[in-house]
Amino acid sequence: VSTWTEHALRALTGAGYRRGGARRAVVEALGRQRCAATAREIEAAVHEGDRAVGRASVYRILEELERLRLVQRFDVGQGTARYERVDPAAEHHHHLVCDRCGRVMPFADPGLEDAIARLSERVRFEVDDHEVLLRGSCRACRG
Amino acid sequence: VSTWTEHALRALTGAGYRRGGARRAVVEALGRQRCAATAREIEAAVHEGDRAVGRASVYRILEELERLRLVQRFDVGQGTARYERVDPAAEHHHHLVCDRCGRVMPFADPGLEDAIARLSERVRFEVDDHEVLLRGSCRACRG
DNA sequence: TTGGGTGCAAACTCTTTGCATGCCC
DNA sequence: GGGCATGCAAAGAGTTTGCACCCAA
Repeated sequence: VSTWTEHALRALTGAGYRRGGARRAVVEALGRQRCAATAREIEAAVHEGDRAVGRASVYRILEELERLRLVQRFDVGQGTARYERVDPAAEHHHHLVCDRCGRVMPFADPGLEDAIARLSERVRFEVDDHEVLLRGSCRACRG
Repeated sequence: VSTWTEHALRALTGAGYRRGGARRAVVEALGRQRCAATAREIEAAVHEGDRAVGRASVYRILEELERLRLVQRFDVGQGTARYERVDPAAEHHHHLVCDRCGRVMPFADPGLEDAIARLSERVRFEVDDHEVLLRGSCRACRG
């Protein structure tokens, strides 16, 4: 059980949500994910446990979690959204996407974050969040 | 008629594609777009001219253009892909997305590009391309 | 007891594919 | 004339919505 799982369950309770079994199961599945997962992958992960959760509930719960900023949703361009927990303690990161095999990998870079922070100050726009995607070929695919 | 339009039509010919009316119409519509547009918006833009182009053709043509790197496809998270011409002469840019009204605006930042270039060298991954998305609220929505 | 939580199925949207026809070369 | 190009319609995939039932508080 990761810290995020507890954190998220607490935040949900704090936000006035009741604790249904489906919600708990989805939160726990997200807590176990290594990197950005699709809704279907999360659904499958939930089903690996004893509990079965309807697909619609998975989407609804992910939407709530996103609104509470417990989860970040983003798209790597294959037409399928991906979801990833926002761990308040852990390092903020972005993603590398292999255009050949579709694999998604995380990376972190302080220099990049600095550049974005400076940029966010200058722009005539209130920046709440950002995403960076690097596309290319992973080691395995490059051979 | 923008330079990109001519460039793209030339590149298509060079790549061995025949010049159909639909393809030309889509390329010209893209040449007139200010910023990233959805397939539907591009279809609508084409239909504003005299020529009507089937929806499937719009998608097929956009796919070809993307493969030839004449167009970049990306997603700002509303589940709908957006397409934008890749102008070899013009400045490389990224996007600001207003989470309230959905507006997409371009920006360019050399500092950010530098950080990404340095990062791309360091990472164990062959980086061909990158995308940066800043999310937040635009001036109009912030009121 | 009451209203949010959940599952199922249907609806919706965006995108892709199959196939017959048309047109460029 | 041959084969890519195109349009139409249908199929697919992902996601959302409607609605009835259930359960936590």
